[in-house]
Parts: sequence; structure tokens; C-alpha cells
Amino acid sequence: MPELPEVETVVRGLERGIAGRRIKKLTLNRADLRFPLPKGLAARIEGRRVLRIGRRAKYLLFHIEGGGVLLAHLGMSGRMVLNGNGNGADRRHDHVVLSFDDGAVLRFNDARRFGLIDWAESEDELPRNKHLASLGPEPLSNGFNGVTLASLLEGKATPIKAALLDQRVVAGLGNIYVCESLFWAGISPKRRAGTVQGERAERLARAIRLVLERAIAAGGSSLRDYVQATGELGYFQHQFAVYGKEGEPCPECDCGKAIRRIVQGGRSTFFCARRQK
DNA sequence: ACGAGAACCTGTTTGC
DNA sequence: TGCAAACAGGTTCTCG
Repeated sequence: MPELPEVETVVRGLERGIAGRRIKKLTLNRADLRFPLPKGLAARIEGRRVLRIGRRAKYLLFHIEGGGVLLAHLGMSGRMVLNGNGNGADRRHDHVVLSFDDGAVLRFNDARRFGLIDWAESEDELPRNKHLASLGPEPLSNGFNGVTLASLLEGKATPIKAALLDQRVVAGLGNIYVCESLFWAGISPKRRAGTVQGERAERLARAIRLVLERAIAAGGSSLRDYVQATGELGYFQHQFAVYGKEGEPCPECDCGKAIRRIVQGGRSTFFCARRQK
């Protein structure tokens, strides 16, 4: 579910909702999460304030008073929702609940349990955290452009679709935004990643940035599970050009050719075979 | 070393 | 209608 724009939207909602609040209690409702909670996590955060909330790739970063950082990943089905507004979330999947001194309640709800929570002792430790250590560049950072993207793709034989899903190449893209970015860049998902160089890489870097920015502006994409921290839905799904649109006409070609769906690496890819080469 | 595919888990949709 | 298969926004492991 949640790719960079969804996580960024949640981060912004949490920043408004709980930055500066003091954590009163952490409640763990089920022990068999994908990874057990870090040892002694409750003791490290209870009684301390959340200074600010940030993001790296698809990870939420809760900066805690005293220097530690709580990391959270939402997996496929995870939600991080404030104050009971789960927008239909099944309460049985409220695995971790944080209550705050002002009465605010933050729920980590994750039906499929692909999400995770981790802990870094300090901001300096973050780059060495096992989940963050090998991530590629942030696509919305200043340094991300066609030149950097081209060098990351150089020599790769795998299809560009698979390369962009690899978080070591670019951090934060997932199935939706890879499909959408390749569409707007006019690049076939089947093209060898290593051949995306020069002007093609430039177009792709620009398309990635544009798609992500538009998606964030729309509050992310709500297909089934994703909601913002407030419980509101995202709206970018209404602006999809190709994702989930098999058989529908390409929105940019007037040839009337339909959007095709293929499977790459076990995941659906949607594209326009006429426009994307 | 690299790439393809399976596995992890639950819920919903699709097809016979 | 009913049941089974397919599918879902991600990541990580194994195998060739």
C-alpha cells in the first residue's frame, strides 16, 4: 500500500497532530508481529515527548526526546491513525497503540503484518540501521536528477520496472508510482534498466519527481487500506494514468489503444505499448 | 553477482 | 450460491 507519497502524507498529518506531545503509554496488543518490538522500547519512549516526525524512503521516523528514533514501516496494509478515526479499520489489527498525555491516541493497524517497528539509539545511528543502510537516494531531494539516476541504472540487465522497485536504486517508489512514472516518461517497463541513460534518464527522473509531488498534493492514493493520519482518504487514485486501468484507452494517445497489464517479477505492470518504448 | 520466484499474512474480489 | 483461486500498495530469502 503505502509508497513514498502515502508515508509523506501520514508524516505531515502526525507532525500536525502529535509533534511536541508526551507519550504516556505504549500498548502492544499482539506479540507475533513480523519482527518483535525492540527490547525495552516502551521504557525508552514512555514519559518522553515526540519532538518531530520525519521520513526516509517508506519509513516513518519519530524523533524522541533524548535522542532516540522510532522507525515504523507500514508494509502493504499498515495504517497509522490518530484518535480513533480508523476509517473502517478492523480493531483486531490495532497491534501497537501509543497514548499521549493530552489524550491523543495513535494506532498502528496492520492486517497483513508486513509492517515493522524498530528503534535507533540516535539520529547518528540511523544511517547504520539495518533497514535504512542500503537505501538509494530520496527522489525528492535536490541531488536526484537524470545524471544520478543514469549512474544508478548503468549496467543493470533487469527491466527498468524491477530496477525502480529496488529500494537500493531509488528509495520510496512502489508498484503504483513506478507504473505512473514510466508512463509519463514514455519508457517501456520492459526496457533494460542499463539502457535508460542520457535524455531518457532525465525524462524519467523528472517524471518520478512530478508524479510523487502530485500524489503528495492529493494526499496519496487510497485503494483499500490506506488512510491519512486523520483517517481521511487520499485522492491521487483518481489521477492514475495507467495503474489498474487494463483495457481502458490510453489517456495521452489518441490511437485509442488500450492500457495493457503484464506481470513482471510477480507484480502487475500497467502501460501503454504505443507511448512507452 | 545477479535476477527470478517464492514466502511472509490477511482480506477481498473474481471465476467456475 | 459456494468454494477456490487470484490478487493486493512491500520486503526478504532462496535458488539457479
